[in-house]
Amino acid sequence: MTYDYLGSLGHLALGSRLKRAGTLLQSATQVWLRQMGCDVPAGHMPLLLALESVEPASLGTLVDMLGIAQPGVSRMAASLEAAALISPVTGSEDRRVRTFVLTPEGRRLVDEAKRLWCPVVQDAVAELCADLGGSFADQLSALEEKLSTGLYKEALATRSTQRSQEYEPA
Amino acid sequence: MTYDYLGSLGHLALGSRLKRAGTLLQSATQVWLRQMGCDVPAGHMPLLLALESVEPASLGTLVDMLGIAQPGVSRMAASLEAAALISPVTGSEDRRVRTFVLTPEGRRLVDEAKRLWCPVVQDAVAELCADLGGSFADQLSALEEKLSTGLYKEALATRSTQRSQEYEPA
DNA sequence: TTCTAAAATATAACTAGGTATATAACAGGT
DNA sequence: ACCTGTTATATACCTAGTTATATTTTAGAA
Repeated sequence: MTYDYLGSLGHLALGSRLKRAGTLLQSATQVWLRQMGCDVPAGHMPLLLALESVEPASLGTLVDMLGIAQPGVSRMAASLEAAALISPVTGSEDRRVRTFVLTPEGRRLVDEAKRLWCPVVQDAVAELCADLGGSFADQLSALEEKLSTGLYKEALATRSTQRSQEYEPA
Repeated sequence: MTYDYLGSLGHLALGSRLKRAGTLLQSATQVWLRQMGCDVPAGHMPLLLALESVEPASLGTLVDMLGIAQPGVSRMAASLEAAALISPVTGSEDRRVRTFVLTPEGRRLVDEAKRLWCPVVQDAVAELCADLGGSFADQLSALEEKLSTGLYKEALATRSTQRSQEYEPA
């Protein structure tokens, strides 16, 4: 990137930039994790960590905790089940819900992650965000909160009605 | 999201959260744009805006300006060409490069975007980021810079060698 | 009791990006 | 004049998310 045109657009391309930054961060973490001998996708670790803290837990519970859309969590769970890191608990009273626990291997992996990998990633990302001025993670939280409450949609709508008086609408 | 577990992981899941926030922002913008009568994907607007500011421009130039990986730009260009918003210029001296200009419709769309849509999105996103404390966009720029220079990879590597002395490696 | 609405999950199809690789054209040395 | 390496673009396939919809099961009401 010789000249950051996307950056020069200011807030206009923020979505695209957030996404790109996120992807870069994830994939760098992924590469490193694999080097460390972990063949689980980095994006699946949060599910394992979440499950460990509340198991046994239904898929719906995990969806709530992770804030990822349900089909995404469904697929992640299927993939982790295929990898024998989590397993469904049978014999619940409501046969719609699928409840999971960690398998022994899953627990071993989580332990290893918590001991060896998480602290490293935590530190490295913290350093990455350190002198950005203010806590980037906090700002991101605030941003996510606003996005999830529909505040941005309102802002767009308000502005477009205002402007449609100045100019004719498309 | 009843309880933001992903957020509680701190910097650990930052990549995933950036991505999610970016996606939300983009899709909200997209929905609004369509309501305004624009059927071009929001993510393609930066290419059109970039092209307008430097046309005629090769695909490589656009790749540099947008900071998106070359195959992504290649696809975007193909799609915009199919929509007759940009068109390749023939008869260059180097037959490897594909040089594009805006078509009349493309120019009309860019004009409309600059007049009606960009200011609205700009304002709305700026408001969204307003009281996050410090300029979020600036912080994102700094983050992207660090990511692109491989600083994060180094940080991971450094920490993992340190820790492999404390614990045994995986 | 049976019909209907709601809930939990799964599946399909899409999106916007990515990496790895193939292809085509050029440039330089022998 | 021709290999050889390099550059510009295209293509194939992957990823992690999305929305929309289908399926199964439950719960409640007539």
